[in-house]
Amino acid sequence: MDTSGGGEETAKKSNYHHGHLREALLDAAHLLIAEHGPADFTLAEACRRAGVSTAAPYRHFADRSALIDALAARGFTQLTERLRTARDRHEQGSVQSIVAMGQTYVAFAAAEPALFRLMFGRHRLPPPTEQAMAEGPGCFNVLLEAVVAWLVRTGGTPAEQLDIAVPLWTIVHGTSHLLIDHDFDNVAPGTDVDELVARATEAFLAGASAKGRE
Amino acid sequence: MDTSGGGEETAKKSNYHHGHLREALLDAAHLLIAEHGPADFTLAEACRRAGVSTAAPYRHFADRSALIDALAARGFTQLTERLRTARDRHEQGSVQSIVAMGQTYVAFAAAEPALFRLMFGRHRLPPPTEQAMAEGPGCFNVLLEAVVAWLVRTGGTPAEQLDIAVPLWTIVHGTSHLLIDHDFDNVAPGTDVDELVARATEAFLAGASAKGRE
DNA sequence: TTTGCAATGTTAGCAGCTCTCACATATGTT
DNA sequence: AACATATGTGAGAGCTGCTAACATTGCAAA
Repeated sequence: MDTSGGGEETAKKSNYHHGHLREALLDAAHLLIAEHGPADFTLAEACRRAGVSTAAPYRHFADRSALIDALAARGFTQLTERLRTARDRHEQGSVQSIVAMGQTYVAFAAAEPALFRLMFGRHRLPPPTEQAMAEGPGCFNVLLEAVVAWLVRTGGTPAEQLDIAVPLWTIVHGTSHLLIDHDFDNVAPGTDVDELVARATEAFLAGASAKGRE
Repeated sequence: MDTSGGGEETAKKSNYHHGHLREALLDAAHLLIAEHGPADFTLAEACRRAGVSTAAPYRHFADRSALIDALAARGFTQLTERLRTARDRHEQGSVQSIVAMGQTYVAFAAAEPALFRLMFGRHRLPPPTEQAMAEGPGCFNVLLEAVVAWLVRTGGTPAEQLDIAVPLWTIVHGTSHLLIDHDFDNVAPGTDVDELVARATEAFLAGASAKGRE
């Protein structure tokens, strides 16, 4: 145990510089927001958990909301990934693949309600969320591709993709919000959201393709 | 102009007691939330606008979030009212009356986005929002009645009311959130939400009644 | 290796917020 | 007229986000 033989040397050399503070802060913030909701999340508490002073975050983020934006961006890449794998588990262009995406969307919101609200609830016009702006559409494109595949399969034209995809999005997005805000509880307590998404999606697609053929 | 002849006596007698502070605070809070969003709404600023000290609100509300709850309750009674008149402008049980309710729902969210988020975004389990809990279902019941009327008209049974009403709710609720959070902007910029609601509602109802008859 | 710079952390402190407590003032009831 | 109650004020504790000046470390050129 001479000067070079400290046991825990590899992990922490000085303890003054954290090393992975940016990621550590994001992780701490993620936990805190999951626990207490995004509104009363506190930057100071995240600092405490990361073991640094309350001034440290400003070396990595412009301000509190910049950290939150970064968190939202992480969420979008995660959601996009899950949507893609859910879709690709079923036959291309099938109703099932579209239903699976919707159920995955809602499941993500249910698992990470605070993160979900963060991602879609930025509602700040001046800065259109920079990175989240780049990620958001990527998320929607996964749905668009599936809808186009369904259209060519059922005799529609790719030009209708938005007419189909947007309503589908409203269904799963609305379901997600109503679920995580516990708005079903007072009105339709035992709601099975997977079944809800499946029925609503199937009914809408059936009605939409019937109208196209009439 | 003796002791009893002060000109503005009727309006303000002493200026120490406000008189309508509770309502004045709610109005000020409503304005502030509409301007700055619900998250960074400040009780202190509302006090400044109402012309009272920052300790005054605590004579009328337990704390900051109690004031917000009261605001949400006001919103629910307002929304319920509008839904009812929208519905009753069309023939009972008609698809049009249901579409009109959906459009009114979205229009309310568009006109009062912050209030809308408040009403449905309380997501606080411990106190189920007391008064808002009593108002929320009232709001949904207006839709339920219209759905039952539509069901008996199209050969369905009232037992299916939730299977129809809940998906319809998700459509308009999702549309509202996506609209006020500007999530359409990156993906489907010029979206006409009235048309969106009409198409989605009609397609879903067509698909749902077709499935019932098959 | 040494020296110097850029990156990253700390302490101290300002301004603002929520909420409490003791005190002041108005209202209305007996 | 006098008291009880409702409603307002002022001062202050304890928190927060954020800034500024200073400290420490890692890296790269001399």
